[in-house]
Amino acid sequence: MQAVTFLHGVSQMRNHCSLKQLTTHSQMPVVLSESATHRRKDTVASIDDVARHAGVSTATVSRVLNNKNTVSARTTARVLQAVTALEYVMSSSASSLASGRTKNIGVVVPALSRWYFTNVVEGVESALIRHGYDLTLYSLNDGGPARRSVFEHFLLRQRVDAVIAVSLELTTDELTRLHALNKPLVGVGGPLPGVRTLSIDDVEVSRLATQHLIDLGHRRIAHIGGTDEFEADFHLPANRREGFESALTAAGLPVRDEFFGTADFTIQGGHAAAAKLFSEHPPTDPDGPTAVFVTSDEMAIGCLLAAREVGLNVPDDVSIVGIDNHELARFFDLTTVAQYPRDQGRKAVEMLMDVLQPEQWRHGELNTPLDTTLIIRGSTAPPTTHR
Amino acid sequence: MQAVTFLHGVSQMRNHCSLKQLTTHSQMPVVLSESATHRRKDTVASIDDVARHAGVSTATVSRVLNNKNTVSARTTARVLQAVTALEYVMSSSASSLASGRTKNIGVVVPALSRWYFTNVVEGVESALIRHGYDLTLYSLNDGGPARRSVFEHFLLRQRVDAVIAVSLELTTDELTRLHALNKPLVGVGGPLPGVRTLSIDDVEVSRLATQHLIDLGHRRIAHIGGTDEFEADFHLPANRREGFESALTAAGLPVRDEFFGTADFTIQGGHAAAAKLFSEHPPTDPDGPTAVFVTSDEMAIGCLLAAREVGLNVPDDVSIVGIDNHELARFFDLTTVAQYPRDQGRKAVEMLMDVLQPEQWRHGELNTPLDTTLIIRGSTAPPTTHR
DNA sequence: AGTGGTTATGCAAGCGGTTACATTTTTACA
DNA sequence: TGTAAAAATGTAACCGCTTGCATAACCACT
Repeated sequence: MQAVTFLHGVSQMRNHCSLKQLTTHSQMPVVLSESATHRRKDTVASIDDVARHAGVSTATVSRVLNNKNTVSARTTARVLQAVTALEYVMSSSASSLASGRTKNIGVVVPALSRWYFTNVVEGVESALIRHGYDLTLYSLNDGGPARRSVFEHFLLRQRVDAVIAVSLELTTDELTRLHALNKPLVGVGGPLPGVRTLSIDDVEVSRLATQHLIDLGHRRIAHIGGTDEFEADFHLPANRREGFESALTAAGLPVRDEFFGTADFTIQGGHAAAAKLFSEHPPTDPDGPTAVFVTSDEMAIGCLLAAREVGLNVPDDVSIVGIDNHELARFFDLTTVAQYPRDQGRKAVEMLMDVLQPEQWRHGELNTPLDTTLIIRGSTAPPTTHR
Repeated sequence: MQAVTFLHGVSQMRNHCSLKQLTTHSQMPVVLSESATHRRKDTVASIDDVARHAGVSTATVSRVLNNKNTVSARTTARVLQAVTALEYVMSSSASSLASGRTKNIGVVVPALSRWYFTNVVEGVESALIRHGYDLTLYSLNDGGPARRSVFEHFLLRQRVDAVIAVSLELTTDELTRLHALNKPLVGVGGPLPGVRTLSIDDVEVSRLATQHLIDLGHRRIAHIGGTDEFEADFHLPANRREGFESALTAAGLPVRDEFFGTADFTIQGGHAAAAKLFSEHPPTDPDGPTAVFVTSDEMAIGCLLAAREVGLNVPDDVSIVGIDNHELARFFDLTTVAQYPRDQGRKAVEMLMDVLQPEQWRHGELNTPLDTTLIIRGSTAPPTTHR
């Protein structure tokens, strides 16, 4: 009660509150949890309260709340009115315990701070909330102990109805456990053996990007690929390299190892790899690369900056193509093969919903390929002829 | 193929309908019903199984599992051994229902894709998992309907023990609800009236950055501030501007409105704002700005790129200072005031633990100021004297 | 009105833990 | 060795909801 009063009082000064003012109030005994112990009496309304208020049984209330359309319109209305009147909200733990459904999805990512992961998670989050599900996030930042503990402890606590694994190569053991617990699993970003997944065709994407350079007339093309910093992103770097090389080979071009570098998917990393490449094999050399296919936009941007630094003109001296269509790709006028991680997240959720809501069952492919689009911007052009 | 099997979410024996459903799908390539039926025999162990196996009561098992140190060493050992033997994992819903604690924290962010938020969440996540808590993520990407639904529906479903709000200005109503439900709340990134918060002192940080420029001898300093794209990031832009202006004023320098621009915290935004500034007031003009204080590193990088584009040399023609110490700041050799969002997330969790585990109660300040550090790199230097 | 088939609702047994309180076992000490 | 206090364990009443099954109400048609 007091606290509410206090909050009202504060709300008045909300607009001109400053640090100073707050510290003045720091003695105020406003501690939410303190009242926790006292407050046992006026707990939140339970389903019984609603039932009583509406003059029906709890079973009926439950049915209304779960949209079992087996309740008459009149009763439904009365129940809903009671719900509103009492500001009733269901206890999800009670509901989960009784029904075995948690309405909660576990999302496991190798890290949060990489563009791709962030965007997938955003897509997943918004789709889940639309479906009435919550998202419990597990970020395996270090790959080691955290990962173990996630799988050994958390996912198994019956906290989630299903799992979405982003760019993660699960071990057989981990798969087995999930399987044993009957948790559906959807993977995003790379096929996982025996698991429903959603992924772009990395080989094809690379081929596309490389082919674009070949089509422009490039004959000496370098590649900056990815490293697997998270021990998670399995075959991605390899697949992309494969696509690159197969495009070269198909065009009758040699694969030259000295034109290959790797980096960690960051701008800095791309910069370093490109700097090395350009210093060892300057594009201005008669035999130097006239184009670089970089396996992510961020690295491509680093590459672009490195090029600028050594006085290379993009695309005149060297063409650069990336993958992702990162927000910055447009800014840097970078040609790229777009993928749409937000959509991927969304689709993963739809896939899961198909599984979790059997009525709407739809037997899909094990692996669903995803859209990609070549977006041609100003960082690629035919090689200059005067060389 | 096995994978298909376990995609069928028949989590409980009683869920007959699902089973039936499954068998009707005869086109399914897998002998699903059999394996599923078999497996259902060994339904996950419950606390009773453990109790029986260990020859104790469920109460004792529960006590062991919850570290109530009231169980003898020998019994504890026996119980733990039974837990291992049966691969027992507690049902969190049952536990929550009975105890009223969910071991789950709700984290609300305006979006995931901005550096600051991402890092705070990472910090929170890793700290929570260390404390045995899960993190349920709510991303208010659009600020509108999603936000409403989060507060109206999800947070209230007794799904979380507490809430961490990142850079979010909650309404009085939202605060009241949380309070009514007795959910402790910690805010990160800006003081919130009447709420425990963790934030850097934006005014001071700005003053520091600006003062650095003044100390270097700059007299005409521009400022690129932030816009409040998420309708969430309350007073941050204003506070930073205030710090900027107060530093100027304290140094006896005029505040010039034409030297002020805003952007949306992105590189692109910073670039656009800087391009405009530099075209209207070229640093090479006798009366142009010799330095720019930019309110985030990403924007500062945009500013730096804009400067390069118009042929300005940084720092000779124009000094640039940012805030954050973003990973790229180092790469671009950007002077900045560092803040540590990962740590901020971690600290928010510690704060929450203090509240949630009363025995360790420690009555702290309402708002805890956070560390910042001026990191001087190559993007700032004394103004060139020849002007 | 009687009858069989729907449709709507209620009953009550769980779901799997937690914990106040009761009871038994140990420990400490005269 | 006896006994009170402390420590360890057991008993059982919840926690708040879901759902199979039973029952009641309704609805055409004979």
